[in-house]
Amino acid sequence: MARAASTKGQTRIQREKTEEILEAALEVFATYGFRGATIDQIALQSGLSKPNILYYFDGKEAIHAKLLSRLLTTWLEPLKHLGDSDNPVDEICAYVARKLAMSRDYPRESRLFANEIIQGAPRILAELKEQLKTLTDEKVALIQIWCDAGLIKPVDPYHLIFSIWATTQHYADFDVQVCAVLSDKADGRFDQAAAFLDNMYRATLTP
Amino acid sequence: MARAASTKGQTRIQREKTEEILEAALEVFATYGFRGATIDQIALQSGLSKPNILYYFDGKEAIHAKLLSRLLTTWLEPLKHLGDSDNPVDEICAYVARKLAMSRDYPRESRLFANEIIQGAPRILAELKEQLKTLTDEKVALIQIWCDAGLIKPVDPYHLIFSIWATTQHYADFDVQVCAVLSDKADGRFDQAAAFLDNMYRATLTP
DNA sequence: TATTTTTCTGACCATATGGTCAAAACTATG
DNA sequence: CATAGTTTTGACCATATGGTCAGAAAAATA
Repeated sequence: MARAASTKGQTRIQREKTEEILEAALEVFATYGFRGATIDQIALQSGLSKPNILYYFDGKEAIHAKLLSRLLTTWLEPLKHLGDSDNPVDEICAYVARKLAMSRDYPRESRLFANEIIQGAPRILAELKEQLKTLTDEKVALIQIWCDAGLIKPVDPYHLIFSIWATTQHYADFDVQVCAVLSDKADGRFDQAAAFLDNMYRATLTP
Repeated sequence: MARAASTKGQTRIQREKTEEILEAALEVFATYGFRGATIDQIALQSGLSKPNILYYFDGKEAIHAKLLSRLLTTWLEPLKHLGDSDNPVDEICAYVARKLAMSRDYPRESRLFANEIIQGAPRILAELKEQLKTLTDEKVALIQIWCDAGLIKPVDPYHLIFSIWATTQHYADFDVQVCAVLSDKADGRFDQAAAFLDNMYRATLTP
């Protein structure tokens, strides 16, 4: 265990430094992936020395694990808010908008997650199979009810959700590609995307 | 330059070993990303010794570069085939189907590409801005013509293409997540996805 | 078969990297 | 301000990794 953790109550300095390290680590892990990132880079990014970082965390793995476990909660938040509604189409489109806003506002978190998943989710698979699956199954059941009631057109709820994840996260994870293609037109990309996706999901779902 | 390259005409052994190395490297790079992959892993995977690999390639960077440059061509192929048609909706849906099939049949290539892009495309950005942008602009113009002619519903062609890339590649890049969520229902995921996407793009595009 | 050319390898090197530790510097508190 | 507790660091270690090289083994060629 990291030496700082031996202190019972977290001191002010512990809270602050821990945050600074995680902030720097997010930047580095999101950019280079787990194996590509080095503690030295995190040290440089945070302005702390390497031994000092290891005073607060047990190692590279521990920093990454902490980031991931925090992230999953944040990441599932938009989906949690998908609730019952008189107008399921609006409800789903609102979810799309929330998810796209997360790609815009938290691209590093999205890339951290994407790096992990693409490489086989070696450090988060168990949590995916529990938390993510449970929540998704729950929302799939809700969407199915909407389908059966004729409130939305019949669709496969799982693949509807996958497509929402894919299209929204694309704007964070593949941002360089989007910008390379749009070049000078890249400025309004998130607004354009919001309009396009809203349009697409309304067309797909409106009975 | 790798010593093997000093030979003018490629020998049979050079062709064979080069292929074996690239095949192994694809596996390793796709799984661990550029920095996460090691020459030792590629050596193990290919059954060749490390110095022997470096006899055929100038280094890790060179192997990766070779894979990427080959890949881009293959990757753009489905989009190249998007041509004029009496029925643009069918034409675009056929493109979606081709792209999804590539995710099914060449997941490693998709992940290699995804790893590169997510980490900022440091080794392929120039080519994206040329080849990918040029081809995309061309197809965007075509789609715009279809829009203007009223053959498909009005959509932003760029974001239509982005959404196709996102939704289809998702099934390669995020396969572990898809499987984690679908669990026992994961078997038919590509067929289900094909049906869902065909349905979604028809709804989005059919006037 | 003898010779040349190509292919392959063990041993090695330099650097990068994750991590440790004793002691110095700093902070809070009696 | 003296002391106890905490934070921080320079120096260091072990291992991993990209890469080299002289020469052995194998293949092609004369």
